[in-house]
Amino acid sequence: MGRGKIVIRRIDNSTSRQVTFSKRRNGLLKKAKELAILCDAEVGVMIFSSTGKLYDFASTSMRSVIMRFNKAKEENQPGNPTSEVKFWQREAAVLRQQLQNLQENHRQMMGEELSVLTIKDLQNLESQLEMSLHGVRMKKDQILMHEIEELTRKGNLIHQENVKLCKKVYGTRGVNGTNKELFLTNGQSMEEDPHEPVHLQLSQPQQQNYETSTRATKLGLQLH
Amino acid sequence: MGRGKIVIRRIDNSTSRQVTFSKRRNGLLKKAKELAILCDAEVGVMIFSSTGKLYDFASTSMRSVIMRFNKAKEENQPGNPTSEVKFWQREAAVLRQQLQNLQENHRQMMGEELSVLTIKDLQNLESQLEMSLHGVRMKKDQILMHEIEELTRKGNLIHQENVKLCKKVYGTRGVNGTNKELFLTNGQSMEEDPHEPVHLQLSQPQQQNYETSTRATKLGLQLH
DNA sequence: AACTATTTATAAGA
DNA sequence: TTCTTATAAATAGTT
Repeated sequence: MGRGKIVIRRIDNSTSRQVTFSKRRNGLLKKAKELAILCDAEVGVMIFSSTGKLYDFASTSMRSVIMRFNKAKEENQPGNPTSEVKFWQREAAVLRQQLQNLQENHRQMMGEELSVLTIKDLQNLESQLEMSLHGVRMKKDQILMHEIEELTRKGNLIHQENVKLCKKVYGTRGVNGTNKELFLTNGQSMEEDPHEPVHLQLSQPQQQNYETSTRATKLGLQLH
Repeated sequence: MGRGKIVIRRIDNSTSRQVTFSKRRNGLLKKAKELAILCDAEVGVMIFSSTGKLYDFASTSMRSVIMRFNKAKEENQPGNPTSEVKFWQREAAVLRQQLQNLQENHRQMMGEELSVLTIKDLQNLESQLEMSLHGVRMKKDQILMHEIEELTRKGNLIHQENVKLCKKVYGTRGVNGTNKELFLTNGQSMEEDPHEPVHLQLSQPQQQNYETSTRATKLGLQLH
């Protein structure tokens, strides 16, 4: 329900994932409230963003909802300390295993630990790397092209400005003077002009996430 | 969103309240699923109908969601042995963070989520992928070369064996008979020889780890 | 359970 | 984040 149809799969772009999260989270909470009121139901909703922030709604109280849930499921109380410890232990174990799997995979994608792979594995890995490389190059070229366009545009603006200024400064003294070449060069002399009117600078695309800049060194993860 | 606008207040008519409950309940659960998938969020929804029936959804498990909720609310009962729980919670948090970092990195190595990267990042990624690709190809070639060597060696062995056998069978009847060409061909006729003495088979190098064969599909990791 | 006229949610773009 | 708007999706009332 928007400008375009979307498929339900993780949104890659982090910004639009965040925006969508914000919108849909509100939508979900609103709907939960409406359902509770319209239909006289007891409703509880808990949402954790990917950054770990909690958003929740309970028509009565979450405590009540959870108690009722536990009762309905005939499970042990989540407040039970023993089971809680066990839960977190299991959680940690699962996460550790996932991390280990992913780490092995990552090493292989980095061209390490290849000895354990079969020819088939290596072929799959090779074509995956080729695809990734292709994608990365596309993206890079795209950004560079965009930057060139920007620069060209700004350069033209500066040039126009320059022409105007030259006309103002020298135009009254006669057009066919000694300054004619100033109108044509758009090069080195530019930076030395103290009257440069347009602020020329690269439009640093996506500088927001600092972490990934240190991608090569950051991932020294350790399993405990 | 229907034939007419409604105000959000308890629906008096019991039948239409029931019908609306059924429709909106499904809607809410669907939306919860979509939010979890689209935005990589952990979502839990619990709904009790006015008749007391439970309907629920959890993107991971309700247990996990409730645990996380309790942790976020930090409203643990005073007097429970929290230190152990806290230890494991911290452990899980650290692991989750590491997994998330590695996952982001992995996605980028798979050519996804490139929008957040700067030109510099992309260049680093590109050269990393090139290096990996080079390493993988080296390894693959190495294995293939080795296999070819093996095959050649075994082929030669077979051929020698064959020559010996031929000599035994036909050698006494005269060397310059009609079977001369058998000594020279080392091709298709080979496999049809029922007396083939050397066991010819590929030396499947490193077949031990099964997991990595399913590398493309295995890594559907989820963060709880 | 279907249908469908409307309302509502929201994707995309500023 | 918030606004706008075109469009997709949900659903209220009806059959």
